[in-house]
Amino acid sequence: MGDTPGTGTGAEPALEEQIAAYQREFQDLDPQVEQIVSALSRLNRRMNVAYGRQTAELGITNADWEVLKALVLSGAPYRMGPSDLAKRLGLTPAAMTHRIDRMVAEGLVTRERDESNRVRVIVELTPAGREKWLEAMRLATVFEGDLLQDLSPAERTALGEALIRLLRRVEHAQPDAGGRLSDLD
Amino acid sequence: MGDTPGTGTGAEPALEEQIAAYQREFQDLDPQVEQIVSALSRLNRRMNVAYGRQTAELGITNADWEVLKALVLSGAPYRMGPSDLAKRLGLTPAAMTHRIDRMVAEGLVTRERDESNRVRVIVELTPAGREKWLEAMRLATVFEGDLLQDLSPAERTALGEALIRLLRRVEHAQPDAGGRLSDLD
DNA sequence: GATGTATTCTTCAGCGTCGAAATTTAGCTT
DNA sequence: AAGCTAAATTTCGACGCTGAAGAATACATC
Repeated sequence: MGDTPGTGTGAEPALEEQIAAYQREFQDLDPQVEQIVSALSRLNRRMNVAYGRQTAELGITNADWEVLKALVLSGAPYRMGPSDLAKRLGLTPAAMTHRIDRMVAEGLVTRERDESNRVRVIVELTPAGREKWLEAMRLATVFEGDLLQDLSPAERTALGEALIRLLRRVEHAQPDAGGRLSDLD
Repeated sequence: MGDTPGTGTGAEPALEEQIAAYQREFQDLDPQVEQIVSALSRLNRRMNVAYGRQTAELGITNADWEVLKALVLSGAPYRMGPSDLAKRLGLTPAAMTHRIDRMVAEGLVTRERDESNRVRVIVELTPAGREKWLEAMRLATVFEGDLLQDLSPAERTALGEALIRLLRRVEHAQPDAGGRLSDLD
């Protein structure tokens, strides 16, 4: 009945067990590196689950939330073309068409042709869409504050610093290459 | 023609710009918290792109790689049932059926019925599958070492420590609740 | 001003995933 | 041993995304 944590084939092993397994199966492994990488991945995953729950509470999907974010962060008057949105979110214009369809139906955005250039379409945030984003941000900031609660100001600074250094390194090493990037921050 | 980084609606703004946009649109925001969270998300995304390129080089998909990882980390004799694999990878048994179909066709795993309990199916890593995993690990560890290259041993320790602390916090706050977890480390 | 090319968006077919129903086998009860 | 319940896997229908083809508009060149 009880979970046998040591040998259980079920859900997720503790991080330490997993690293031990890596070392067992792959000799030239720096456990410290693996610890950092695995923790990063796992942490991100858990955070996405948490965000997903929060957006669900608000009656929207994570996909909706991403579009709202992109529009809000673009600044007033909160307008973008579908293909700009697609680039920003890391998906194809085809997918954006459908997302926008749905979000128009939900009243989060409007879609209209650009009269000055009728090939273009303008997606604009509605007040209701903006309000949804604000609600989501309120939930998210509470969660994020809670997440970092155990870290002192000095530790937060050090963590932010270290992450930015890693980010620079990976961005330097990857000259974009047109790869799809999925999610946004 | 040139990217106008300040106002460009294109791909991704620099992290600092994005945080400035957040502060502009949402007053009660701790920029330090947002920096950490955004850097985490962005870093993870870039890393996944990098892993995707590496697996593509080896002629497999990231989905294949995840299954190989789960099997290898389960330890010799590298066998698991489809539903255990599904739990471990955070997807439904239905999806596992199709993944296994593909991977059997690629020669990475075998599928056979368990003779002692004929409801069960046993998915077993082939030597070729194990070799693929090793190749992927070799590429991954090079990349990961490179990623952390700028951090001193003390900084690495501090980073790992901090990440684990965050992880504990988020795991404590989320009593699982059956949420699908997608990717693994 | 007509034609050709580029740009933007939408439509279409294919694939992977999910949720639920169906199928097969095991174990228990009477 | 016949039937009931539970467990593991596969099948089926729906949805979102991708890549490629199609449609509509703008811009340049002749």
